[in-house]
Amino acid sequence: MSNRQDIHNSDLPIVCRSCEARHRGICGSLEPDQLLQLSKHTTRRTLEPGSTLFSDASEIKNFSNILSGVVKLTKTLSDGRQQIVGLQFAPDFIGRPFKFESAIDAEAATDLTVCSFPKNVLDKLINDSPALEHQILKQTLTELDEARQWMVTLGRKTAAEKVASFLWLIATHINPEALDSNKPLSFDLPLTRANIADFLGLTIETVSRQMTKLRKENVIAIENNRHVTVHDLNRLERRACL
Amino acid sequence: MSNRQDIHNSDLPIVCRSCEARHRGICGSLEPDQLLQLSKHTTRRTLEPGSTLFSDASEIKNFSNILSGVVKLTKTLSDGRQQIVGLQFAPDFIGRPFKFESAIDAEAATDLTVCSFPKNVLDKLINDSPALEHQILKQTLTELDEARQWMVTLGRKTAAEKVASFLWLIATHINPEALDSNKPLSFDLPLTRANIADFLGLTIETVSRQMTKLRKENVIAIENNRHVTVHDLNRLERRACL
DNA sequence: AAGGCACATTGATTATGATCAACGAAACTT
DNA sequence: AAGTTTCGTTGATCATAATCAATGTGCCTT
Repeated sequence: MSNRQDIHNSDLPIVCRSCEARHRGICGSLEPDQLLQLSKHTTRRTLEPGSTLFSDASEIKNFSNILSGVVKLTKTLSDGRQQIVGLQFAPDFIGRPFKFESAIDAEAATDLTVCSFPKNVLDKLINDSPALEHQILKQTLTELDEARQWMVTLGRKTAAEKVASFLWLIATHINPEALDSNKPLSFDLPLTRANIADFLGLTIETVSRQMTKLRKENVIAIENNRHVTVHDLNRLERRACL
Repeated sequence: MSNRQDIHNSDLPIVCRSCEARHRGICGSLEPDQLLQLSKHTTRRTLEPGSTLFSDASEIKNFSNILSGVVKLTKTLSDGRQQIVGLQFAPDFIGRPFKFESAIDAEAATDLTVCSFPKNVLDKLINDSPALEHQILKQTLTELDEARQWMVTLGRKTAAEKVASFLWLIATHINPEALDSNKPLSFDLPLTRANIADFLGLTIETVSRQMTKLRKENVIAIENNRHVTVHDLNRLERRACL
């Protein structure tokens, strides 16, 4: 991975100049000319919560980088039971290289800004650029680590621990730069109670009861259902049994 | 991915000539001279059930290819609760590139044969060989797909569906070439009841009861606790709610 | 052959979280 | 302002799987 600090902004496509994905996302592995080539096919889009990026059992036409907001990846059984199998945050790459069809649904969980490009353009770029493929492999390995961590939560934790684990995950991912301090941490939940239930393998009612319990025990405060303040992240972490 | 059918066996290191990993595993992406270089550092080992390949929170010194047998990947909470987060079969690659420490335990579930090599040798080879990195990316993406599929099982399926899902997974993975026909399928379970419970997020007792139920309903037969015959794979698949 | 151990099964009871149901609050529509 | 819809909370009851306990089976060791 070479250092790109020295590349002057004027060498870069305008849309890329201040883009997060170029700093921490996959575009950071591209040379200016490759970035230019890709940028010719990109579209910056904003999506409403609930909008679909791609669906289970259908062709993936576009890949995307998340610029802001949260994407949920879900799987649905034939009888309607749902499980959220991943949450992705900026500047994550969204897509499934080397497969024609998706096996999951990818949907905006919040207001979302993405930079999208046709699958075939990226596929070609991957062939030309080992650095890009390296970057995608790194993200994929991280996602695999996270998926396995979540399997422990799903298989072996109690409802109380699951809800604490979820809040801890959001607290540490939604606004990473606000972290590190010992100050109280405040954020909006990117998911409805129904979504949280689908992420944790619980029902809405159980999620609600456990949130109430954490609130009454003063681990968190909740305003307007969505806005959460974590008074002590370490205390929450202990509840999550990480 | 180039075709290697035309490479004469005599060009290959002796240990690699009849190796599964060279056909379907990551070694298939290596040129003969790279294979030779790697083979100088490889050791073929056989391991007993329970032997450790690498452990959580410790340095990974060796990567391996599975030649025969099953490896289980587990995570353990501080209070001892365990979750199996993956099963790997021949000719899978076992390791975690680009990270110094492991976040999981990798352990032989059955008698195991592996081809092991030092991490740094492979790390170097990855740098020189985009084809190798491509192959590893492909396996990693497949593992991620499988992990997400299993998250649905852990989060949303009943105990009966979980046990059926497990049996279906083993039936279709342990001996892939025996598949495709409509004939009854027979195999030895690679896991004890305790392991199966840790894979499914259940207790030993619940696993046992559900196995008994499947046996009494004639979906499977069980001999000596470990040997299972699946009379009708489609019927099992329906029970698994895939 | 007797004893010990690991692994699995089966039964009785309990607890956790699901289900069913009612209600509350906020944001729409009209 | 009244009605509707969506989202969340709370309570009562039920069901599934966990826990506790006893027993069975095969395989060691001695």
